[in-house]
Amino acid sequence: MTRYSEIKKILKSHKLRVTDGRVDTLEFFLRQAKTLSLKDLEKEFKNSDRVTLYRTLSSFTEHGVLHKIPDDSGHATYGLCHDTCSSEDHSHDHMHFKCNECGTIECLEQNIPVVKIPGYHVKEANLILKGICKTCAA
Amino acid sequence: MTRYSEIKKILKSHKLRVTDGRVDTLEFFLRQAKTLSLKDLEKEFKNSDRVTLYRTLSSFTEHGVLHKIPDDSGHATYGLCHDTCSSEDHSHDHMHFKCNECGTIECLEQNIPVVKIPGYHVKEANLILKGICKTCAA
DNA sequence: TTACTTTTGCAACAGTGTTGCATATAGACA
DNA sequence: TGTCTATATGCAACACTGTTGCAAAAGTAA
Repeated sequence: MTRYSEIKKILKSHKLRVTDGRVDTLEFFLRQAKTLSLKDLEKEFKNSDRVTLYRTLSSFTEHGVLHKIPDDSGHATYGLCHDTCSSEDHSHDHMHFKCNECGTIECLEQNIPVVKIPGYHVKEANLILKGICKTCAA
Repeated sequence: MTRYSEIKKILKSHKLRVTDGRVDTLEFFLRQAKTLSLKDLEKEFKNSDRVTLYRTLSSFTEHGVLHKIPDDSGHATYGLCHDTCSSEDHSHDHMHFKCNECGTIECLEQNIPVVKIPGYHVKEANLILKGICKTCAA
């Protein structure tokens, strides 16, 4: 199976139309194997329109290909979802790590511990750790 | 002790010059007893310049009067620090709660559990819970 | 191929955050 | 209290992200 047909299959399985831009974007995510921001995409695809890339990220997120990582800096970052994600079931309980040196945001395997607070209905939890990542620390 | 002299004392103890704008801003934080954003201040102090309010928040944060709460929406929110905070020692390990209904962000008493990841140097952790707050749930 | 739906590219705008600079003001000291 | 110096303020201006509307282009299904 070629890379292209594989990517096409992913898009279709998430009910997304196969367009050049989407194939390129998804391929980039798969190749980089790390979280990316709109800015990263803009740098990589200089000929593409910013709005199109923005909408690509939105539709990918909506259809469960990517998940949006809440970044305190206000620069949204996106990471690939597990295979099991879809627009219907789109859950992520893992924590994220942001490196202060290289700026990379990584998805960690560890899940966020469940916190209960009397009187509150907790529905969602975002835990972002910061420090020096494995690569930069080495 | 009047409110004003109390506020003045707080500013001075954090090595901040006492100006009308700073007194008003700090008084507002103390009176509201909740986290506030630049927007909230703009609404409250319509005659004040946005930039001045912005810089007031910055200097308060820098000198340990307020702490900046990382909000995923990109709208920075600020909360009063403990009495013990200063520009030198400025640590916050508590978690925050954002209500999906009223939008309020609260500081919780509970501290964030320490997470260790092999190979990583974790220096900071931000945990934001979302759901329905005590007031809205009642 | 045709017809229909979705995506793209472009223009344009809102909001937040941010800096530079001249002026006003606070705090310190004589 | 008056003077001086460092700091804060107000204004203009800009960068950047996110966002929407709309006409043209492209994908998909029959």
